[in-house]
Amino acid sequence: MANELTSRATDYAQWYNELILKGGLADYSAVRGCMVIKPYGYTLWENMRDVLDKMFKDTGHVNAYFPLFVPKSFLEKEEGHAEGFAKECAVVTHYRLKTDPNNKGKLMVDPDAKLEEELIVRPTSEAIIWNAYKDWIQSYRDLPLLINQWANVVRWEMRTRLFLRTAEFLWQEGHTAHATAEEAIEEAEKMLHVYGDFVENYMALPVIKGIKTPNERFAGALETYCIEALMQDGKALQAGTSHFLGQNFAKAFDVKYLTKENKQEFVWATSWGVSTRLIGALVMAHSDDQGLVIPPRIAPLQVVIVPIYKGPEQKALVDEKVNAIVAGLKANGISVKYDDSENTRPGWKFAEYELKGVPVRIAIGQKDIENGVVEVARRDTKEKQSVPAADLIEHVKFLMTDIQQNLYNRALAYRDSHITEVNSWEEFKQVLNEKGGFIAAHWDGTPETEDKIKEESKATIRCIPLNNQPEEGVCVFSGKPSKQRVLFAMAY
RNA sequence: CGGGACGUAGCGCAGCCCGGUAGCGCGCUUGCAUGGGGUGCAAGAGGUCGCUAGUUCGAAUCUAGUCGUCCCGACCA
Repeated sequence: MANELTSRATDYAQWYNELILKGGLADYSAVRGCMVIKPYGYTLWENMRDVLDKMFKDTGHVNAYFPLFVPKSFLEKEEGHAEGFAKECAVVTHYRLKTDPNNKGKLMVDPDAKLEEELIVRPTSEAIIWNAYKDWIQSYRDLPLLINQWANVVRWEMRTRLFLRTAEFLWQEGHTAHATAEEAIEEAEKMLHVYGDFVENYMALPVIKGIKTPNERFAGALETYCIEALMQDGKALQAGTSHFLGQNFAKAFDVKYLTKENKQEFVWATSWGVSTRLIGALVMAHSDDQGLVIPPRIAPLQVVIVPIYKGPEQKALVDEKVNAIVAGLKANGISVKYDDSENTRPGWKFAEYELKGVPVRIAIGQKDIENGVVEVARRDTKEKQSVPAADLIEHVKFLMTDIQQNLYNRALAYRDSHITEVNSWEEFKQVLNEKGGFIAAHWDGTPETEDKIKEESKATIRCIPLNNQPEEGVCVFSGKPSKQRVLFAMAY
């Protein structure tokens, strides 16, 4: 057993890391906190990106690209924004190296090449984008401006974790400008629903849509909407955010437009983003002790075929059958790999593709050909069954939707059984420590109480759900009156 | 930024206490057999022991320093 995995029960964090590394999604790099996304992981990201990109375009957005560097003075302009990101910025101070005269063969920063103004490697692009929008927006006719960017950003995190929090990560950031507050709010909510649809329908991961408390808001936002998902260890993970930025950035960058009535008004803004962190969510939500489990709709590889044979004659026979299957699956838009490599045997391949989370595995050998069947194994339940060769394509098509649905149902059942209503502080701490998951509890609405709860329990308010029902009650911590329950959890 | 580990072959590790020509497993190469759940046998290739300085006839091993990475916490997508 070359690839024995740590089980979830033994060490959840280590299990997660091993899955990423051994499953071939990513690797540590030579740069602290930065990872190499390997082809298998990058294909997964491409699949996710392609779906999202289409969803953005279907809702009227277009893509553009803005600079990697943000002049320091731009970042300063929106105060809350600057404060939020200042502590984790990579800063470019020089533009040239030279050979070190005192240390042969070594390079040094050329002190004569100091930049007049430091450039910040973007931690997010509001500043550089709003500086551009200033010139793009003159009239109400220029609005709304609906732009998305696919990019990398850098946040110099103190502690990093593969996919969940890396110093550099890939994401998309939408930045829109609107004539009215109502329209901007509508946009922020619309994109939250796009994210929710994507995560639920493609990643098979149920989410709770809600708004953040002021404490947890994005730096510079008036309202932050979020989707929250629950991982198998009972911790919550923020899977995406959408912000109503008010006129903060318009005022900071002096972006005004003329109304029909010929009056100058500041524009209203939103921004929204999801990142490669979603891959971390995917891994933690569905995978098991045998390896990754990837939903068919975004899987880098949907079907793998393993031949079983003795000698070249049988191989030729199997090849012939497999080639027809491969053509049939491809014709139906299903990605498939025929792994007839000689260097590993069938058993090894079975284990390997389970580790990589390929949704469906087909094995075909002499016995199957004689019986007119193929062996089909599904990754989610690990069930194996013999399927008549004639029905194979239809059966695989069925499995693609059935596995997708099963993964969603499984995650939903887990999530729903881990939302616990509590009515006292004792109960709160007990559920948090013994069961985990979301805790629905009354909160008095003050940041002070929120902070104290966090201090004492390490739980944070993940969100105030959008579909919340009003309910009279008293805060579990302070005993003060409350009008609704909010969701607490330990979070990534 | 606090705490804890670790840097020796592509990967995982032993050797270090007690200094004396660098080893094991996996992987890799070649061949033969094998092939329905991580294959067996045989022969090979592969390492400035993180870096620097010191002690010593001699350092992977002792001393000092330094760099880096990972894990756990606080902060964050």
